[in-house]
Amino acid sequence: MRREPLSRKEAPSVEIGLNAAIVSVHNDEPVVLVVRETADTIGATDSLPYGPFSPREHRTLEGGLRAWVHEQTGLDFGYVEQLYTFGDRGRHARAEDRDPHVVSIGYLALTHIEQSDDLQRGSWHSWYHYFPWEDWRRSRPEILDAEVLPRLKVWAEMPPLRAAPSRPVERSDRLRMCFGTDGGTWDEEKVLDRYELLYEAGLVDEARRDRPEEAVANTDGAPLGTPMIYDHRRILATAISRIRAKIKYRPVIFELMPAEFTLYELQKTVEAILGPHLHKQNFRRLVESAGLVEPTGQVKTRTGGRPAKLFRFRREVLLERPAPGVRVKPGRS
Amino acid sequence: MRREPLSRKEAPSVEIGLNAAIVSVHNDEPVVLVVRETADTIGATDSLPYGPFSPREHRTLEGGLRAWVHEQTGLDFGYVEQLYTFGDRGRHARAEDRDPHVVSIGYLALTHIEQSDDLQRGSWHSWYHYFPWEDWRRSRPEILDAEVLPRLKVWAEMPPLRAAPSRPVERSDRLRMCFGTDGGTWDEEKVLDRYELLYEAGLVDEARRDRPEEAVANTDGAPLGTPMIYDHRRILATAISRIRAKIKYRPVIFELMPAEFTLYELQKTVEAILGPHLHKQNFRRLVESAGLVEPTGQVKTRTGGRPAKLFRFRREVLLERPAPGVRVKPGRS
DNA sequence: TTAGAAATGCTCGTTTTGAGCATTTCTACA
DNA sequence: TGTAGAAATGCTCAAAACGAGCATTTCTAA
Repeated sequence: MRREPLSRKEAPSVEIGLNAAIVSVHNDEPVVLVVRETADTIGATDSLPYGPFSPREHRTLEGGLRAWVHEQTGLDFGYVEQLYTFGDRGRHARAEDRDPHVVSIGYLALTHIEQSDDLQRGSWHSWYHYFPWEDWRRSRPEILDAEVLPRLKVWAEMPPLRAAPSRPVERSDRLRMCFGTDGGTWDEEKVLDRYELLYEAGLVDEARRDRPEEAVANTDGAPLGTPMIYDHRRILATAISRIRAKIKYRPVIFELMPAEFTLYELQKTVEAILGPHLHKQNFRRLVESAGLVEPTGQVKTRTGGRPAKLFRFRREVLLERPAPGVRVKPGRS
Repeated sequence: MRREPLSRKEAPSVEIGLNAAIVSVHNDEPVVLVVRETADTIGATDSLPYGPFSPREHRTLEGGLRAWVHEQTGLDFGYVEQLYTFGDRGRHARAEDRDPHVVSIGYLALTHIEQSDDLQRGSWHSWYHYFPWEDWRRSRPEILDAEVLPRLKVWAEMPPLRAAPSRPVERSDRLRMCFGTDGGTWDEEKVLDRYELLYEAGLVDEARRDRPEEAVANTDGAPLGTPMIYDHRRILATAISRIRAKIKYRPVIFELMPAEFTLYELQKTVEAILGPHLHKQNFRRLVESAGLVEPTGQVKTRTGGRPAKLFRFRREVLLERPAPGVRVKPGRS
């Protein structure tokens, strides 16, 4: 085989962007670390911490990410995992869309913040600013029936712009799958799928920015949610999907907790991530019988009622069980 | 904010390699598509189909991957998903380890092959050639107690070469977590973790190739499994981990099946992927009650016994359930 | 004809899960 | 100094899911 696939002359110049969705929970609110940029073509100013990967300076991708985040916000985080590498041309809108092409690698980082913690730059925003249709904390979000679904239904009725041989799934079926219309169920993990559908339907600002030439449907009415620069909102959607899935089979929720906590505080944190639908007594049974926590012997008073026992994460559970996590069932009311 | 993170002058030159672990099941054997290269420094010749991403030619990363695979093997596959982007310097050993640095994106593709299908180039190899310690089809693989574990235990006793402040987990704990020693359980999904541990312990050829300068432990004895060029064996390990996890909550197993099949054929395919430990009647109950399949009305004779009803995949299940898959419990005997 | 091999149908005890009632023990305030 | 209210915690119970195995049906091959 005489192939030389990585040879010098064929090698095209590509830039790699490292992007971090840094998630925390603050006063039972899921938040993400956002920095402000100069506005892009649609006026989006919010961005995730990011920067280019430079193999000269960074030994690993993750090392580069940590360096950029530290430089831009002063934050050092602990837990991090890679999410996805996005490479479609056109989804990384730059004023000048020329080579080199930018490929962006998204990461999810989790951290616990105290009231007193201070950032050099950047600020924590509720992730529901960017995805208001995901906010089921009080009840079914109003924007869903008032805005999102009516406009998506209009889109679903329209014939596809391009004939799509590789996508045999009907628009209405995708709508049902993502948003649980027509008796489907709302799956809290499908954050990315929903965002992608809204993007395709032209209902988020980023779609109008990336495809100004196309007659994007549904341009009437305000775009949904707060936009971000480049493909950062897509990366955030990926991050939310990932963490919502992952806390069910890995004990990552404890990355968001202080060293000691009550079971109700733990539950509130899980609910901040997943949406609130947990039965208190069953949640307690779940985490205790799974061996995820152990009592410290201390109690916390001033809870508004009977004092609560304090617990800590039991690290040994990692050795005992193949997939320890808060095994809440997906998609319940 | 005056930052210009993706500006021209900072932008380092990076190559992106696209790599495909193309998996199928052939005669109840899990196989991967392998092409032969000229030998690298350790004599490894096996490689996954791969090639560089060229934004000039490929509109998307996935498109580039399909183009390279087609060019190198003649194969066009259907289902594909991105696995991970690997970027550590030194794990992509080239004779000349200079800039530009290579970042490799691994993909998992699934395809069904018939006896008659022919490849232009490349061939299907059992994935157990590369990971003999994962082969639990007959019984616990002999190589585990004869080779792998004894040598890993020697490694676990040794003090770490570098002080590892960021890794508080003991070597013996990691061994137990990955290989289920000392009463731990064997988790069939931890293929990548096991490979990484063996790499770190210097028991696979790739480790000796990438770190020849380091006094790699356990250099006595043959290296374990068949090596691959670059980091391709790591990508394959990631692929196996991913598919073993994924068939439990997504109906991807049907990507490996013909249009019509018997339930036992389906079970055999699942067992080829996961390892054989399924109760036949319960498996049937599982897939039928989950609505994953529907009878075609036909039967298949010449099964060696009573004729078996033929089934097909019920696509509608995607609309009905949030996480349809062969929900087999992980880690059983 | 009959043994052997699968496919299929069904049962049954155990575990897990969803839901709710009841009791304990704080704080705040009349 | 009671007492209402709010949580925390303990416990029960029925339904659903799960693991295991027995029994029956219906082919093929000798």
